[in-house]
Amino acid sequence: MLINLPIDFNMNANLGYLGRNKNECMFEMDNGFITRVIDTGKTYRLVQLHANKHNQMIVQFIDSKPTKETEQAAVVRFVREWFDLDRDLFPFYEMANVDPLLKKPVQDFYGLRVVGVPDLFEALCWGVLGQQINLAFAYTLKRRFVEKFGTSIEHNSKKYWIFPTFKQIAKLSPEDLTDIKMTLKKSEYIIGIAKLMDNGELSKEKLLAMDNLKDAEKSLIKIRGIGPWTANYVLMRCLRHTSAFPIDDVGLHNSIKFLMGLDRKPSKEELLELSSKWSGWQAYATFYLWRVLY
DNA sequence: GGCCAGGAACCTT
DNA sequence: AAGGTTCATGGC
Repeated sequence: MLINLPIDFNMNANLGYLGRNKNECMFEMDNGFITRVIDTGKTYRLVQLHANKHNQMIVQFIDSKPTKETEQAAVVRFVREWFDLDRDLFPFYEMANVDPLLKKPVQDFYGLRVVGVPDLFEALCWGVLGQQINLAFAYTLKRRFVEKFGTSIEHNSKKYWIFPTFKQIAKLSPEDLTDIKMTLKKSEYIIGIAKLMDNGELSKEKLLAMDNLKDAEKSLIKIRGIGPWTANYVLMRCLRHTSAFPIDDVGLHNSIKFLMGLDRKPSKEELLELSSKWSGWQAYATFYLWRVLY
């Protein structure tokens, strides 16, 4: 399958983001090829993708199973969503090119998209896992969680993991998670979220139906374990609100500190002032600023 | 070895 | 509503 990429899409910029941590367990990267499992709705299929020289993404099933058209369509949909291919970034670049803080990052990483986490449960778990610990440890926790509770597809004696489903996790008790060294609180949060999704109170469809960002944010923050940071992180990476803004993010603070040569992190007032021109594109601004450090 | 990490809940004022 | 404390492990 071929997907025509936007003219301002740069595969290497996106690969750079995806390859930033060697401990990533949800996909494999090798020489520009990404291999991962994609949920087609009814089946899990092992897929490999890479970009060719004609600005196209080539998507191939590599598990040698018969493929239905519905699966092809689902995979293409996933890839489009994963890399935010249907977004017109012209207004963002127009704004960022004259923004003192964003100017250099958008030059250095031009063509980068907000790489998504299309699965809501995965996005929420990744958000909760990442709270108040360093990113390297967060990746370790995610790997342990996935390898203990997820399933996998084997290919060439390698395992390609499928993120644990909320249905599986909803059945667990917090103690089941403590031996992977995640805190009891986080275990409670993740199981609580899984239960809300399992009983249908929380779903991607419901959140997407709230066209107002603030409504979706409020409904997420009501959930135990989800605060302003996690809510906006998920709105940014899963629900794809370009104006979601995890303003409390330490990585964002450190990036700004670095770019401005400060000897301290920016204050809340400074953050609001610096981001005042980013309206509508806070998520993209944040993502590019993260790339400066990670 | 000590500081701090892609925060949030929970407890005091 | 604000402000301080606790969670808790591990990277650097």
